[in-house]
Amino acid sequence: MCLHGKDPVVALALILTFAEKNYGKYVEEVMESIKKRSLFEQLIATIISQNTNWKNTKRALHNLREYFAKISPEKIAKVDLETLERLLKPAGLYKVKSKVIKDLANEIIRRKLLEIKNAERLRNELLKIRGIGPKTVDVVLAFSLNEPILPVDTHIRRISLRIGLTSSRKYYDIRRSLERSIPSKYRVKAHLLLISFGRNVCRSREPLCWACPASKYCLSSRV
DNA sequence: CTCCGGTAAT
DNA sequence: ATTACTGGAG
Repeated sequence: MCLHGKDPVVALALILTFAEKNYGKYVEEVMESIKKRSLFEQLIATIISQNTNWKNTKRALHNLREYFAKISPEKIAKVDLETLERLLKPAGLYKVKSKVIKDLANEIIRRKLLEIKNAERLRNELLKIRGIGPKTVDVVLAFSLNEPILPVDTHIRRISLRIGLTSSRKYYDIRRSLERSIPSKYRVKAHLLLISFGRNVCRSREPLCWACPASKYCLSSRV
């Protein structure tokens, strides 16, 4: 219900339908490969991906797998920082990320974080580690612990703001707005679908509004 | 708001 | 040459 014909919830639904049709198959594959990861591996992958495109993230991950065979907190804790930095270089922000990943490995060993079953407790423990923020922790909880969360990345944030789904720019406000409109079982998939849509259509630079199914419901439409 | 940052797209 | 990338800290 909207007097001026701009309804963000309708826009969101149209976008998800469109994304399902166009990127659904790809997204299914991504979900499968992500769910094979261990919790620790998922954490590492998510940290590496921070503010970095997927191609470069995969390069750094490839370097890690090649060097360690199997990635574990013990191995990360032992390796020297310079080596870790060299392996992570292609992902950018490599000094920050190396330190975060090393701190994380140490804390996991010291405080036995991987034994925590309770999602809320794990969330709080992970958030204490410098370099792990709400987006990273939400991704891990959603993918590895099946929590009904819809993690908000830069693409999803952009889409939400453009269609006017939320007036607040704060992380948890945007997340709450999305979760109000998207049923819990569908949230992980919606997360990936929205990212694909944000990369391909609702792009940051030159959004393809002519190709967008929600353009007439969108506050920022250039069509 | 700025910084970290190599890489690819424009 | 500039901009953005599945962010987060100071």
